[in-house]
Amino acid sequence: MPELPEVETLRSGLSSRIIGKKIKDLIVLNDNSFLNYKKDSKHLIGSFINGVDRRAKLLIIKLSTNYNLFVHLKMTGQLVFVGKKRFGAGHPNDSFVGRLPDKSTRVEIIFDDGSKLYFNDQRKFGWMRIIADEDIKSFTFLNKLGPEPLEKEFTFDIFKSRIFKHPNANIKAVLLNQEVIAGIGNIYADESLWGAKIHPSSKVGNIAIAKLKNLYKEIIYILNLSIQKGGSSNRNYVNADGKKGSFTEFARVFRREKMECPRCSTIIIKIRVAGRGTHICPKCQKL
DNA sequence: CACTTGACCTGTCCGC
DNA sequence: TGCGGACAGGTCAAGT
Repeated sequence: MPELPEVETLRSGLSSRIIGKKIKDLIVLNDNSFLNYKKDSKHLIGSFINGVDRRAKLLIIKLSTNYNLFVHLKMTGQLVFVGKKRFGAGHPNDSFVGRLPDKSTRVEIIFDDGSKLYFNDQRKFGWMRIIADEDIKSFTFLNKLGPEPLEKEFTFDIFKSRIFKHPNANIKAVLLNQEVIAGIGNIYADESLWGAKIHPSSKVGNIAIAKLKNLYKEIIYILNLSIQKGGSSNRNYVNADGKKGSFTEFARVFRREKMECPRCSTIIIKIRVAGRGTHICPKCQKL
């Protein structure tokens, strides 16, 4: 699902629902969805949830045992909390509109009050694993990540110097590279490039500084806007309540091929850049 | 080394 | 309606 705004929405939703709860049991329905769980589940079962953090697109659930549950949702992962009280599908007081587990459920975490956290993942790319506090700093995935774009330390100078390390790559590939900036994915790459009027295939070294400045501003603007809207609503993404966000209604190019550019009314087209489906206005975004 | 492409999986959609 | 192929919000390994 999930890029930075979706994972952030999920993080805040989970925070208010699971912090303080005690984990009673673990059911793993697909072995590869929870790495080393047979060895590590003892650090999970019986522990309390102390906090829910995020780094890039990775969720870090802090346990009272000095261990952490790492969750990466990749393309289709969902974490859905279902409270102990059920009112029936569609009831406004029911947290989840569907019935779980379903055939995409890979892991169930059961709390001692009877509530549950379901890890659903249609394509099985996502993963959960337990990492000890002292091993976090040597965890390769975290080590390599670039800066968080919504932190105030992320200045334009930092942005510029980091992307200029890849002068011959196209700008979209660089935005998607988590080692350069953390958290941007296919939706927000397309949206921010449209906002800055930059063609996604532009070589980084060929882009005017004024346009890069606009891109920097667009990235921050669009990520904040999406968080405000509760993330996107495409395909598999749902929040901690199993509900969709509304950002995609505000998207200006993403999945809007054959529709009009909101800026100049030219028909938006879909191309392929960096191996990904890419949406552009051919008039606003020229090479 | 810098950069690009393919593989990982399951499900859905589109054209014939 | 059935079938084949392309494609889906990410990341890593293998390729050029």
